[in-house]
Amino acid sequence: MPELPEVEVTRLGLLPAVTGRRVVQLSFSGKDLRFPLDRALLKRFIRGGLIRTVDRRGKYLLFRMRGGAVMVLHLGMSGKLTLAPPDMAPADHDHLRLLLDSGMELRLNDARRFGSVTVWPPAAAGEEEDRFSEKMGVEPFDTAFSPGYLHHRAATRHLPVKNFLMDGRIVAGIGNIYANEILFGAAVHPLCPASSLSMDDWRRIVAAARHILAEAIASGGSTISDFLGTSGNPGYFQLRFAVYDRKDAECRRCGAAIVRIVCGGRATFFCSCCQPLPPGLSSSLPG
DNA sequence: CAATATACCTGGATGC
DNA sequence: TGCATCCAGGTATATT
Repeated sequence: MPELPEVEVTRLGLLPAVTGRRVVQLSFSGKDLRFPLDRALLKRFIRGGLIRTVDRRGKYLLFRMRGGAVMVLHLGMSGKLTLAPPDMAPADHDHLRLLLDSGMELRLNDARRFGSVTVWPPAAAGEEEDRFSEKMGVEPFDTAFSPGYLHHRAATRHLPVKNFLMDGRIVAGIGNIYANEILFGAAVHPLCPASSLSMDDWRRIVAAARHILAEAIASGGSTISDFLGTSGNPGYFQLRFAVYDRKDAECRRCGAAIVRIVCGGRATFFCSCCQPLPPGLSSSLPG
């Protein structure tokens, strides 16, 4: 379930195993992901190349090669990266495998194939990355993710604040789970029109987002050392969600029952006591 | 420009 | 047991 924390935990777990390693061989399942895999570019610029480091932008992982090429990987809904010994038979849905000079093989497993892998050739990587980054929202841990920025961007947006937070062009990396959790942490009802929030609301949202995402990363971090080698589970299951997937359970703060609604077509959870709708909205919205 | 709908694909859970 | 149905992390694109 890769949102920003899961992608970051994956990156942190991967880093010691791939930095400075050379990609000595590529293997393909034969199936494409969300977009066709560009095998020609992968063979030309990734095979034989040396992985300098791995960065993250939103939910994307950027494998930066010596020489300037970048392999841009997105895990989609079901994608997982694991390291396996090459003599272990590939699992179902292992669509791309990179054999490293360490002897280990990096495997992208993605049952639903909503993930993607693209390559920026060295000569175009700078320009490609500019274009890529410009259309993407700010990073939650960047100072640009501020109450003023959100208030400004939301001024003309009347959609529910939850959908606004999940818009990757506004802020990168927040998906359905963490949008729910952040709004609970900020005591903001998910259906509030984005344009209706006060600066103080945005202040609480910024603080809650940073706090919850950092906690999630730290919680995944506790099992970083073995999640790649064994189950593939990055450890986020240990998170104690406050509202997500807790319909009818007791709110940890006030004891009221957590409510589930559908908002923007996605399951949405909140505490009707801790996250009240502003007066005047309750009559116009479904309960 | 903003909002909504839809498409992509598979597997697990649930219901009959 | 089998089969149909619904639901799930995300995002690019098309349509109102």
